[in-house]
Amino acid sequence: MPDQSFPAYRRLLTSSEFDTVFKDNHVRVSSPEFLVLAALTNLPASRLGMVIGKKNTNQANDRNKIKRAIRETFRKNFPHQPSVDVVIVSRKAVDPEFPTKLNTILDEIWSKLSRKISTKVDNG
RNA sequence: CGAGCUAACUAGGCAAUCGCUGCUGUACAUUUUCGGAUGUUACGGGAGAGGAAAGUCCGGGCUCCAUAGGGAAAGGUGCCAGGUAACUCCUGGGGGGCGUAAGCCUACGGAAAGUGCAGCAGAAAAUAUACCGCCUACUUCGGUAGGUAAGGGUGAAAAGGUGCGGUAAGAGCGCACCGCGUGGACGGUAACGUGCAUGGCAGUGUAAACCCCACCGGGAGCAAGACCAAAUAGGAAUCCUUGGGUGCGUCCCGCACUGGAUUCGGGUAGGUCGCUUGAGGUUAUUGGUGACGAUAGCCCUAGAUGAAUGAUUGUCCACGACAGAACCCGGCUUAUCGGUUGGCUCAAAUA
Repeated sequence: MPDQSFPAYRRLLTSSEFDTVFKDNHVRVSSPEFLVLAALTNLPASRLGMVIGKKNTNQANDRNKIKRAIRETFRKNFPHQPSVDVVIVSRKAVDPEFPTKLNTILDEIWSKLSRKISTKVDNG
């Protein structure tokens, strides 16, 4: 069983940290619901940052639902190593009304991302 | 029991596991001016969204800026009295409207200061005027002249309304009641009400159109603002050095370049505070019709900042709506699946 806790050192905290991921990302995964950018780091654990725009999700309540789903699936399933900084951006097709569907989408995205990262690491 | 009005309350429950953010206890580590402080640490304990947290529409606290005093403008408010920190809010009362009623709605100052606007219809929308009609006189029997504003027609609205008298037909021409104006009386703090006298009667509506009157009225907002502070630019002071330092060079000479240290100041990234004890809740007594106030006791109930308050599973039921704090309060408005309780009205039934 992996460590499922999610303290502050596993999150992106400042806007400069977000900017580096947007600038120097090595791996991308995209779907109609989300866009994921990842940058390799030398930290002890992978870190997550979320961008849930008001443009696509109008109500604060719905934004909270999306964030919670992302956070839960990330902390439960995403590996610490190889460590990466991840930024996930929500898109228009995201629908917080069906939480189980949202969770399966996110699980697929995370497994796809970790596969891509491991091939990237193997190739150097 | 049915239909309805109204005032409140509530906002899925329980269990297990995995998480998040403050607070707190112990241990540990670091640091120390030995008071303590700090923490990517460990293990405990306890707390963790709303009735609207929303819209940001009003009002206030708080903060900074501006400001001698006064006036004006923009803007706002608009029956009266009270409540309040304050209000466009609330309470009580008055007028008007709706409803059988409980009750609900009401932007409810001024159109006898001025300006603007009012489509169509209609003869005419206010300086007046007369299409049909009614009446009188004349008549060549087609009408003509005059009187009239009752009736018809148009319109949201036609110079008070209804009835009786009156008249050639009519008309406040006269009278009664209602409405309106004026005067004084009584009741009420007042808005206003009641009744009396008097005038035959001013004149359409619109002031969430301009306007007039009365009252209120500086601006920006917690990304307010205060503090700490790597970096970096250009500075200030003090001390040291002008026989110095740095570079080239093995060294000298020589050539090129130009200070150094400390402190202050500055303020970016970042951090800390502001940040939750408050016009606070709650209980009792008490003043008040009430909003609300007074006194005493008790309680402390989110404080995040890339932004927590959740996820999964099981189970029960009425199968869970609208929706997420962001400096804090008081309101208003809007959204909302349901459930519970109190009071009242109408109808029916029983007695």
